[in-house]
Amino acid sequence: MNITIKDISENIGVSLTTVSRVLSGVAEKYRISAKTASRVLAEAERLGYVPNQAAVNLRLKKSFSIGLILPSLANPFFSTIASVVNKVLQPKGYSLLVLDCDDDETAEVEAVNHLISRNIDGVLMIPSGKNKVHIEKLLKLNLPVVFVDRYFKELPISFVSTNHFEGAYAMVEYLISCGHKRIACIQGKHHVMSNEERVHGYKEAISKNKLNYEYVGGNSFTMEDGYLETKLLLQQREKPTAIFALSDTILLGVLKALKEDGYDVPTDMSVVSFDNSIYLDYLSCPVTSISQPISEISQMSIRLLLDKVDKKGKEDTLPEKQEVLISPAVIYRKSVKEVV
Amino acid sequence: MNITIKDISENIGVSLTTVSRVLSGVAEKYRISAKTASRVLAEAERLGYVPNQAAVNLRLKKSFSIGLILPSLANPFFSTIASVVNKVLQPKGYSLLVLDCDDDETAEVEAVNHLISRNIDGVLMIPSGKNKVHIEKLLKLNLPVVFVDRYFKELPISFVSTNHFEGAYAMVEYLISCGHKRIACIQGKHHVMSNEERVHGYKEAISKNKLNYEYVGGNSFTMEDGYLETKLLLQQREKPTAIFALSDTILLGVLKALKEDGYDVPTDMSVVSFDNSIYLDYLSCPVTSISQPISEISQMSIRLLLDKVDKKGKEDTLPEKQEVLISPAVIYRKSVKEVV
DNA sequence: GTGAAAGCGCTAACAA
DNA sequence: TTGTTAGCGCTTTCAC
Repeated sequence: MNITIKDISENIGVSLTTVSRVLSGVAEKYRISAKTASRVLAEAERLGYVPNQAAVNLRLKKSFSIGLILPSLANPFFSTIASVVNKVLQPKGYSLLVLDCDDDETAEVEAVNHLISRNIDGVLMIPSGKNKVHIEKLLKLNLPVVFVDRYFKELPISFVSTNHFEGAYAMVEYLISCGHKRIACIQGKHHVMSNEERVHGYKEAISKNKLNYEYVGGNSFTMEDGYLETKLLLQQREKPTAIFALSDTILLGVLKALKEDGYDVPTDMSVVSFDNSIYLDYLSCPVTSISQPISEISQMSIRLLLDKVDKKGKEDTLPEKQEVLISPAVIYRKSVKEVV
Repeated sequence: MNITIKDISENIGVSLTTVSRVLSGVAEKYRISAKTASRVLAEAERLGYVPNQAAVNLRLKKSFSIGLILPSLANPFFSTIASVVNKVLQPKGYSLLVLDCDDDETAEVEAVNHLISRNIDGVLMIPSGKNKVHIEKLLKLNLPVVFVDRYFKELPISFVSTNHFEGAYAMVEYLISCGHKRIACIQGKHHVMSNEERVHGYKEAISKNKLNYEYVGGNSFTMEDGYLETKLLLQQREKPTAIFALSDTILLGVLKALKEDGYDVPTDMSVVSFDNSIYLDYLSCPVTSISQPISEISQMSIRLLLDKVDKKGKEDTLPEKQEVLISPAVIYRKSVKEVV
């Protein structure tokens, strides 16, 4: 039914080997006559031959596919990573298997098993939690792995990420420089590394500046959670003068709650966020935010991974661990009021 | 290096066949003794056995993977589709191969070839243009294909989509009912089916209502294009009273240009859009927009596709073509002024 | 109840 | 310069 090299070889009367060699571009190397080569090529073209990757995969133990494990494709931040990665991979003939874990560690373990069974050549990963036995399994199988955006410092796995701590720290310092003394923080999912780092940055800045107000609420990178937590926050006796949403999804929820309760931004409440989504400029009050160099991060990580994949088995240089931490920038807009 | 059924069979002294049968869950059928079965299972567990899909694929001519060809993962609208599709596929053990064509027809042809060589079981597709020879190639190979969001009415391929024409028509009717007589439209990429339908809906509503102003600009679903086209539009002698952006990406550009040129929405210019992105509610002026039932569309399409995949070869009922067109809804906000 | 052996499509070591 | 053949890991027909 499907065309195979056997069909080609029978049709023009040369061996399977010859066909295979011509089609995989090593005709020169075996000094196959130009005539034979062109006959093979012509017949392949005529029949519409497409190589069967499963067979190649089985034989070569190489699948020309990369797995991408991420917390949620529905989140524009992660889908942008997928987009960039895909754009690097496609021209090289690699497939991208995307696995969406929905921020769930169990799903992540399954994703890893799934990828192993698919003979994946390498894994790009944005881990969803603190669990790492499944990641160690990948390591044991000698599979190249690179972390993006989130990572485990203690594992011998390269990573490329924004410096989440630094970003949050810088943002809080800025708020303080504007005179704010009561700054609340609405976080995403606990135990997620990027979230912890950001919260850590927030707390560090608070304590370094000897402020005595500290408030951290929330447990999910969603608009719903941002909304609920803000409602809760606004019922506290001692209210903040500024709210730091640790993602733009959370931010939208914060803004919704603020609007409902009649708070104007920035007059009644200053608001800042992490992610710098494209639409922040157009909000009723343009929101100051931390910009992550997402495209650069994605490109670096996939290049790093492909590098490891290519090198695998070849040179005997140990696969050194690379640690790339990129400093994010604060993008100043109009959502912070000077407090006196 | 990797564990195979051979390892298991040798370790416990049963045949490959038996191991295979137990592991693929047909032990009952062959009346394999419970003892043997449990020994196999135990050893597989102990060794951390993971089946090699390439081998299964080669043998069964089934890859348990589905291809998704889309115009751009960076566009939240399409990445949401990918997310939903992925969520249906993952629990069934299917892989999702995502191919981002960057709205380019050549890339789309390559994507199709790529998928064929991967022995894909079915293809979900959001076509980027008018070209369909590569799609006919899929048909010739008897591969199940389903279109989402965009489609070719003339091909014998099922589709699930928003009724783009109807959506645009309804929106323009609404604008007219508010008294607008000069309505401009900024479109996305020409020759893209969804875009053409929307433009068609716009024009139809204009002509049915005997308005004599008609303006269609733009050629890309991007913020940049929306911006440029609006700048251009605002230089025309006869200006519109309302602008219809055919996507939310375009909308952001429109808003940027409007703001720069000192137009207030809706006082100086009414604005509406297609897509109903989550952030529209929070813009300085919340924008009235067409809401596409994206999650439903995605779910229906992948279910339809899996159905075809499962049925393939089995029943001899011809694979009937399903045409699902879902009516979108206008979500009314505050960006349209009543004109008298 | 269990097993031997063929074969899916491809590559590469070895032969000629 | 080209061909023969073994084998990648798995399922399945046929045999016992």
